[in-house]
Amino acid sequence: MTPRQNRNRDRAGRGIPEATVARLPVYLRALHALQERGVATVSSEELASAAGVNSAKLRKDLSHLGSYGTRGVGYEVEYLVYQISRELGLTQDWAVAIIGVGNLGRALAGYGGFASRGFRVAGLLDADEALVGQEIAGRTVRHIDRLEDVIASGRVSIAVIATPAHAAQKVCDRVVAAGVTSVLNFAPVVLSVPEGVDVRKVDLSIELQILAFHEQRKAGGPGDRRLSGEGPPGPAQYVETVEAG
Amino acid sequence: MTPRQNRNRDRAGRGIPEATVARLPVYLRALHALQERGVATVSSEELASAAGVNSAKLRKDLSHLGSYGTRGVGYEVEYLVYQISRELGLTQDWAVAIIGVGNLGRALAGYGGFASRGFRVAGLLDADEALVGQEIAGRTVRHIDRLEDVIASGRVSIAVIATPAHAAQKVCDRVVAAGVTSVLNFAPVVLSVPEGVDVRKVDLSIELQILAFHEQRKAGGPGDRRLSGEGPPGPAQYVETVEAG
DNA sequence: GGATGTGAAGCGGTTCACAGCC
DNA sequence: GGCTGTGAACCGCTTCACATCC
Repeated sequence: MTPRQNRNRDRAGRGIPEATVARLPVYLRALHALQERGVATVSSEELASAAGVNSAKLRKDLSHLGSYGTRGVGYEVEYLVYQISRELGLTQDWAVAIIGVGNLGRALAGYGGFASRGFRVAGLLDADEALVGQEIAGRTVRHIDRLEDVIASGRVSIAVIATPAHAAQKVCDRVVAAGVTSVLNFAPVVLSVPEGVDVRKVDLSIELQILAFHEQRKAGGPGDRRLSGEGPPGPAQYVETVEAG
Repeated sequence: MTPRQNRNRDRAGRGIPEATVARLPVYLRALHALQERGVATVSSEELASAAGVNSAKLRKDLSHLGSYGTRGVGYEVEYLVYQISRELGLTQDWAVAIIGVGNLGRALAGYGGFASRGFRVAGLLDADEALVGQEIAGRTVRHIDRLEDVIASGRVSIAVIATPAHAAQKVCDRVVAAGVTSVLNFAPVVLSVPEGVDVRKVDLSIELQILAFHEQRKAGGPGDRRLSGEGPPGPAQYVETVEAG
């Protein structure tokens, strides 16, 4: 039975767990900081602490890339930087197009983290004629009509969507049709894309709502059990005992 | 032994899984869209599709809040909106302070998603004297010296850190000392906070790097196994079998 | 001795598949 | 008949604990 035997192929390539991939950039950043401080070697304990994870996780993560440490010693910072960079694909340049040059798009265009490590802003595009021609972070804003043109000539493979929500899906369809296979979406909508295209979402409002949930619990909201003894009025919560007692 | 018996208390309150909490805002947004279109009732299948998840997951998520659906029918949109809002703590107002009014802080201050649902910008702060006094998104920028003041008088419980990396930890320490227990961090650093304070991180550069990793695999990078036998050029996508087929 | 690398156990989350109810 | 709600199986990630190697 088990009709999804072939599911394993989903974790493609070398099979680095997605959770590990998501942490590699954090390790890389910590390593760069160590490098700047002139540190040549680092233990899993130290690096883990700098990255905000525990050392077992760090070691397991790194073990997926290969055996780049030395037992009894630690990891050579420079070597590890190179290996992680290579694994993440940062040893080559990636051309990025930013679509939507409102406040957010502008912030992105000026963000140092883009230019610094392997990412090149190959185009800023907007539908607003008033913005077209303006120079932002050293690049001239072009009209959205030229989207396909910019993607093709700039060999753009990553599109950053920073448009209003209502425009995002249309823009997404266009960049995908033009050959882009990775999208970073800042618009508060669920984008639908064909198989093979990766979308990552950054959503400020969602993050805030998650924080609000936890904050509410701390403060005695509907999910909070701390007050279950007494009987304040309001949205009469349905009580469920939790072992926390 | 097992010295982490009390770890269970970490998943506090009613015990809604963290993964579920992270999806509730997405459902909420989809429900609002349905509401605007005048839809009164929705099935798990429809709502799931609008939210970009599968229906089993959606049903299990909602079941953690209670039995708010009707078998054979679906969920009443308005009722579900209320229940999720209440669970997330959006039926009350949350005061937010934004620290750092560069491009990003400005984008955040002007972001509609803040004001719209339960979040009120109670303060914009910056260390740059040139910015202090300026009006942004209808609010006057105040000097960072007044941070504690603003937090106390505005009853701020959520701080958004949009400062340069080097300033973030110091700002974080100050907002925590002033009583803030939820932090949304946009600065590319790992913040350390005392027990009981929640930090969520939004990191553009990390998202891009994750995309680059996958992009590289598609294109035949070091993690790519597809070409190990032969060598066709081009972005010959790595095929992923999906049971739907 | 000391730190890495890794089987094995543990845990949370996802998916299946169907019982339960309208 | 149709759709929700949910136990059970499954899966991947985390953590432990220690064998392994410098």
